[in-house]
Amino acid sequence: MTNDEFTVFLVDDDEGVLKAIGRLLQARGYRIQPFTSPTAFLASHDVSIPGCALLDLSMPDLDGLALQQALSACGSERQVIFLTAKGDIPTSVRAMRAGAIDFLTKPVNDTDLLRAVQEAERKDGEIRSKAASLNSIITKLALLTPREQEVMKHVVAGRLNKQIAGELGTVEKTIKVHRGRVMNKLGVRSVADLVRLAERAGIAGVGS
Amino acid sequence: MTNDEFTVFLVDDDEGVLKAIGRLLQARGYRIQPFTSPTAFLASHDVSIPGCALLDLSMPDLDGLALQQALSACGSERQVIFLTAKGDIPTSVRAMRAGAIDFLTKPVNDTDLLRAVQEAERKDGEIRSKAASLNSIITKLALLTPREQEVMKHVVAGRLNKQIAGELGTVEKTIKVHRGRVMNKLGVRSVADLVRLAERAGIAGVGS
DNA sequence: GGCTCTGTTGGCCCTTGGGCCAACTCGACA
DNA sequence: TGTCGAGTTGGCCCAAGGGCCAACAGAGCC
Repeated sequence: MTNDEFTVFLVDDDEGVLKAIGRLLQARGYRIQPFTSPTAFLASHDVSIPGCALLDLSMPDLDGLALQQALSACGSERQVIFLTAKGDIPTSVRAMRAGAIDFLTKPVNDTDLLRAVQEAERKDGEIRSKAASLNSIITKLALLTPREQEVMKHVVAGRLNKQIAGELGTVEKTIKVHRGRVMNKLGVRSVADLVRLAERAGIAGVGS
Repeated sequence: MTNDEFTVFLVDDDEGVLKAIGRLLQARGYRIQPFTSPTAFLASHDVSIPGCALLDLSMPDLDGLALQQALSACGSERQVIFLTAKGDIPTSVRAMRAGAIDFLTKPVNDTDLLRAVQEAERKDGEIRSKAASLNSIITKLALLTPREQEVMKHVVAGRLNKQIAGELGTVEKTIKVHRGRVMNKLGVRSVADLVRLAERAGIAGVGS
């Protein structure tokens, strides 16, 4: 599996639609995973696979909007494109507000469908790249011992070693050592870099 | 004019609609500015007034979508709600993708309309508060002399005074003075605070 | 010609940061 | 029981940050 592969999860209870759309997308180099059942899709869903979901709106068991909600409820940021024969405006508005990439009507124009999938691919890539960068930071932060993390928060808050020592009930020298280790382990050479790293990781520092 | 006033800019070529919706919103405490012409609205539009635009989709001269684009094109972040008698799904999707709060169909349900206006009010407040906080930072940054701003960028980038001096063709002592003045003028007491302030202002620091 | 703002520099002195080496305690683990 | 990681502390020394006072140059303004 190469990095630039992108899978479209096709969910539609009409097998004819699955085949037709599947062929179209495969011809353009996309991988396809077809599902006739929304629950089967949800059950086997792997968020780590780059891709998007192309959902029929009206399906047995779970309709498209509910499936979209179920996806985001389980922490997935899977991009969703809707495809429907009998949608209405309020439904399309709800779908778009819930973050759908597009809301297409059957019979669908190939151009529109491909544009939507391309947009989903772009957004998915963006999200994954942000997640990857955040993840590499979190990984490095996990290398710090609890005490080092504590010291780091104070440093990021702009405290002097002496102040940190007072608040943590120890002496300046100890803080210096922890501080040095934090800088080494995180691979930063200035407090400025440390602060930026902490900001990206969403670390608030220590209040007043 | 108190701070908590919120104006709904009503744009519809049907005066009956303007009156009816105007009464409804005024009864809920909203200020109203009605326009029968989209171009008149655009021409007199004041982005500094907290509020949202409630636009008819099909109007002479300029239709709703074009008006929405014209607003964002002229740098306005005015929140837009659409109201239409003859919309379709593709149009609603375009409107929502362009950032509309809602896309309502006539005859409109009072509850839906009020909910959309409330959401617009929330979002407008959020945007204005962010803009205000950014603005106060920009104002403080404008107090710095050009040289001080230059030194600040290097400090934020994590450079040592000695390095900055080398790159700016001066001596360490001079940098110390500028640096001290930067900290004073911006009212921060640590490099960490300075870096956070710069990040919020979108200042990148100085490349390698 | 004075005056102010900006940018510059020097000296002096103290605080803070931080590297290197060494040492100790304590709990976990084999 | 010996070892290891984590946390701690000390001494020594040097580099870097930064406040205070003083001074000077050039541009722009009244």
